[in-house]
Amino acid sequence: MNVFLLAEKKVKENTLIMQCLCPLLGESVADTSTSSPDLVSPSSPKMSDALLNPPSPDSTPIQIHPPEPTLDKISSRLEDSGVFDGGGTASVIRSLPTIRSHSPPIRPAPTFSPSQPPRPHSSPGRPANTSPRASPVIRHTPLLLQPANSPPRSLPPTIVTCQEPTSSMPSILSSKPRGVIISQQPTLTQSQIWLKHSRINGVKPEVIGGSFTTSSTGHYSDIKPPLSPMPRSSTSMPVRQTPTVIMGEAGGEPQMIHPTTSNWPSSSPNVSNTEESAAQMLLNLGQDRLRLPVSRVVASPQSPTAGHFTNAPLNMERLWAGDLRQLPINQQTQALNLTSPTPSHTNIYFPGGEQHEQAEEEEQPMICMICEDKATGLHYGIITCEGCKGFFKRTVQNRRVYTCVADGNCEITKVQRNRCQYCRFKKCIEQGMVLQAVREDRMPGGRNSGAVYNLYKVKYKKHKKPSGKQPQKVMEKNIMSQQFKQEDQTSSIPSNLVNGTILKTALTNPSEVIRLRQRLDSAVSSSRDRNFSIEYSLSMIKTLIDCDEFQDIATLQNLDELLDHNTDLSEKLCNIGDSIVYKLVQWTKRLPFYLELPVEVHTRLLTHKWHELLVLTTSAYQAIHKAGEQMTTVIETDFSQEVAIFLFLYF
DNA sequence: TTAGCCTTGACA
DNA sequence: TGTCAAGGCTAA
Repeated sequence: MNVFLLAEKKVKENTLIMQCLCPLLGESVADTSTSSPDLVSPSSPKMSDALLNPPSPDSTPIQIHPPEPTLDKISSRLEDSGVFDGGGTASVIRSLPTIRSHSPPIRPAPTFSPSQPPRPHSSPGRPANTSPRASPVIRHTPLLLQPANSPPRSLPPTIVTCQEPTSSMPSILSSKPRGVIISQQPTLTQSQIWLKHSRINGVKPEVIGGSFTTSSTGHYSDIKPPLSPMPRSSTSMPVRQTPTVIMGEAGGEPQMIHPTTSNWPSSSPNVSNTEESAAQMLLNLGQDRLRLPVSRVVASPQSPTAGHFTNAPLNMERLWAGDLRQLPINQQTQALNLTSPTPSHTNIYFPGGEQHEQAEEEEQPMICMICEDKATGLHYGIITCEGCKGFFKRTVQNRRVYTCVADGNCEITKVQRNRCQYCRFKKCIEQGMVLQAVREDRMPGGRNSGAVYNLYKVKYKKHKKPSGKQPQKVMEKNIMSQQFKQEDQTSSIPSNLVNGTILKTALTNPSEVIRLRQRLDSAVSSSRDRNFSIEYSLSMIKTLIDCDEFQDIATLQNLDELLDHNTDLSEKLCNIGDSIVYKLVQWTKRLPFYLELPVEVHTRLLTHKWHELLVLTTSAYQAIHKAGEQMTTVIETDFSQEVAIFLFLYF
């Protein structure tokens, strides 16, 4: 049998399936066939749209109109049905006679080097409702400034748990000797009990993607290891140059946040809120580790009296480990040196909640955006008082970890700002204070340069006017605050352009790839991104191959049962569609850099690229398995040829 | 630990 | 040289 004949047969079968699925998923076969294989095509159909808004019956050759398979419905089916158990032996391409067994999806478990054991949880190991009058706990460590020649992440954070917001907290804290580990690492049994009540910085761990799983040693395997080493300063650095900053040039992988509010602008305007929410729901299906909640409520500077500014938790341990996803989007893209929407939350405000437009006519003292105390200027990106400035600096420099025993929404005012360090720092972050502005080398004086304030200075010059009156100066600061985070696109390659950045950019902002490449080429050749060893590269390739689990996507369990069952055809197709959706979700979660991928990438993979993923995976699967043993006995073609054949036939 | 004041140093 | 925003110092 000629391979082409066999392939054609498979394609016909697959096409039939696709024809059945496309109406369900809102796309015609013709659309799929004409779709470019370009994986970064922004114009691809959206699966979530298809799921939420099934096309009219006239839109496809096969007029099947399923009864609006909403996500809720899908979710419930996913949970209720036994279809999604990791794949089975029945194939979507039903002619496949044999299917090789596969190992379970491989996802590298977080590992910790001996020199960096997993840090204990920031919670002191008690239920959240423990007596609030218990003494605060200081765990860990010498608050040593990170040595210039050591990765900042190796510095263990200081974990400070505020048992109860109380004005006497500072004195209590000062009474505790530093470096004394008070709480004990729970045993496995204890931890199981403890985990039930545990909180990360005052919130349930599962809320922030931290479902705690314990290893046999009782260590928490959910703590994300450092993503990449931070650049190191020279040990013999008497020559002071441009100040290095903490978390900025070095600060780990640039990550995106879940942008849902105007104050946390989205970097992916092509993805609608509906799509995002739909994709987020898909990502959460059957998921045991949820990510940050989508919703955020950020205080508006226009409402300075609003003490409750957000409900989003902040995991400081992860933050110091380089997880910048918790930061406002502008800070993350800043680290990536990419453009970002103009932040809207850094407006300077004045007493009474007026913004600069209204304040021009009045000379009023600047008000701290954190506590509303009298501000002394622009500190770390926003207008703050000396107290909040110092507090932010100390927190970042010492990588302190706070915990709120309340709901993480403590009111931060001049009077109450010392009652909850966690909420104070959280507000600092949310109001736009820039971690990167805290200098790693502690060099005094001057002004920050580099990625943190490049554009800042540009905008400063651009908007500065001869008048030196206070309102005008304040307005200039406002302009700077609003716009300094837009990166100077002519700046040098970001030092944290580490492995995966280009891929992420390709998936999130394809137009940036060319520029990134140009900048990469023009960057200093010592870039560590190009110095991977062969062993490391092979290991990464193997990891990627292992996670692909073609069978998991290309096959469906109980397909025969689904099709033969005496149910409505649309229901059968819904079930098939559910299976595909679920398996694609599982695939994205198997990616070794899944946790590093911004949610936008997840969204795009599922909403824009689902059909390409499906077709490519199915093609590769058939090629690998040679469409059954019949093919293997007929003709010997190599893997690439067969993939090409199937791709050619599909596209 | 906080926060007010001081010193420092890049930049306009 | 003045401004500004860093870090440092230190009393509370």
